[in-house]
Amino acid sequence: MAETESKAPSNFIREIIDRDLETGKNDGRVHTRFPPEPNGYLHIGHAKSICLNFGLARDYKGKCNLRFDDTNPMKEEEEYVESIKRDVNWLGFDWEDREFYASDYFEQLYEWAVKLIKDGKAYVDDLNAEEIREYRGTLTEPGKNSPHRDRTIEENLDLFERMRNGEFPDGSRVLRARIDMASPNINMRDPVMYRILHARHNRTGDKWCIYPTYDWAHGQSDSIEGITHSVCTLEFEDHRPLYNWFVEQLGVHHPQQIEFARLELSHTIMSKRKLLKLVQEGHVASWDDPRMPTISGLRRRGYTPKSIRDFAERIGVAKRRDSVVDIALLEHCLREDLNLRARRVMAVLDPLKVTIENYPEDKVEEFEAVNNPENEADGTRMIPFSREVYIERGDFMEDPPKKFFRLAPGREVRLKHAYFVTCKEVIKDNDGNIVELICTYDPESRGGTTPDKRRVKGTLHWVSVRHAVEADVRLYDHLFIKADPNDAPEGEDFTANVNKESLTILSGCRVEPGLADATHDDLLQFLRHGYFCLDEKDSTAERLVFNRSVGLRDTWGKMQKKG
RNA sequence: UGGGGCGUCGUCAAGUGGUAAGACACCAGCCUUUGGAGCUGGCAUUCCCAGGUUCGAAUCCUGGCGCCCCAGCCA
Repeated sequence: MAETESKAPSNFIREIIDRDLETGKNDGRVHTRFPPEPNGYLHIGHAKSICLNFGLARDYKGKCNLRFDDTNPMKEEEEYVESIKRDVNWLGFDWEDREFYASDYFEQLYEWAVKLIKDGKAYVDDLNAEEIREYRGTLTEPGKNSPHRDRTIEENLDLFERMRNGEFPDGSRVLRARIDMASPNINMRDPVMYRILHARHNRTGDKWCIYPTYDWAHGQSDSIEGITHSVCTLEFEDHRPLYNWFVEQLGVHHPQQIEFARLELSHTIMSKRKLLKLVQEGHVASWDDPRMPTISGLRRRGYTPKSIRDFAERIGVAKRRDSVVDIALLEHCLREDLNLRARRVMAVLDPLKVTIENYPEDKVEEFEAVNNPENEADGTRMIPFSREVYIERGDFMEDPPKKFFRLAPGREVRLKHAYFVTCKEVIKDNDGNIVELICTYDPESRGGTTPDKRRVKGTLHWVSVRHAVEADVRLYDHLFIKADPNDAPEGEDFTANVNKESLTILSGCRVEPGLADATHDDLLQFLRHGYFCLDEKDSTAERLVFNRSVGLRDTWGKMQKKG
């Protein structure tokens, strides 16, 4: 059973499926679906659902459909279906030929609605939205029957057909299921099945002016597609009795709805409405801003599909509602993947010139550098060295504290892959700013080791002044300053917690020459800094732009913070 | 106050009556031509609380407490 090569951990949904398989339910089939509404971009929370549904299908040798829940023409756009397809694909999942739309089933849904009317289980109501709300009752009081609840079947049939034919204005009538206005479950108090909406649908055009609601469309779409396990989020738990009621009244295939807790991540938000607000108010540049938790934002940031799938697996699936996953786990998954695969390169983000006074003026040497110590197969490359190099400004201190292992006056360090150098002199401008360091090198240390085996505490990355390529680098940090962005001061909302320093733009950075022809697909580690990728939108041949996907673990930085 | 859920380490999360997995985070040490990676060790005598059943309970029973969701012609 289920050779789960991914070794996905057990969870309550898998237990349900295991049990169903044992009892022979659904003829041993497992068929799931990912049902996004094409009204926005996908985010990491959707990724959890995608990995869950497609992962279940994969592990149980079943199938997973991609179905667009396009029942509300007022909100949905073609642009979103394209981005959703791209994102699901990018994450590594394939729905093969099973790309479906709830709108494909509008005719069938209509016929089924007619059947319910004929069975006395649905009726046309003339109450308006406000009246329906009043009649619905409250959480503690039962509702009242609509005065139109007991119309004859003939009248209902006639009215419903005329609704379809466009004889009535928007909002004037609805078709409702005839269940129980006194039900303690509000969803069962004669829920609306169809509303009149004279709106053009991006797939059915003007064919329809009545559109099914979620409750009426979703379960039946599942049924039509032969879905066995309809996995959705917790807020639909209360809808399950209704989901079941419809398929039972119709006597059609009955998928099982199972609810799990949606993903919440610390230091960010998942609500489409709030993400939209971030874009509209300019807190971020766009939906695919690398700080956004959208799939497109993560992609642009440099996240790999593999790291996201790994993350989705590690967080598990459960019903605890208020669970918030620490964003550090997502970052860990990325580092773990990139550590194994990223090419190591040298990039100096804040350059400080170093002149090696005893190195010949015009000499240029090339050193062989390992591309990835984690994977020998990635080979080596040659990097040029000369008398003038840039090092990181932060790698030098005139008056270093105790545990500072880097360069300081009189101190010797190693330039990675090259030579040991010793700081001889500090040159400052009139304002006292350090503008250059004069060092000497030890010719014996070529390659980074000396015959006398002497050791140095620090190893610095560097780049040859005359060979370096200039670049812009964007450093990203958490979008919100607080783990819970909604924890805002009185009278303010989550935008008050936006991290003003979530983006730092560095220009005049210097990177090794080989990076001139990097592409967005290159997985890079800037030595001692972190993992970076070329920005797919803004980088050009004239001006390279790199995004920091995630920093390296920084124990030195941590020590400094602690003082 | 109606209905539906959930409460196990700082954070996710296994556990399904036999004596608290794992991961992230954190701490300590080793190692290191990335203060990266890797390695080693530490990290819930206790599972929301209180009773009860049992030789034995996070798991069963009873009663509390806390948190979340539902009153769209959104999904």
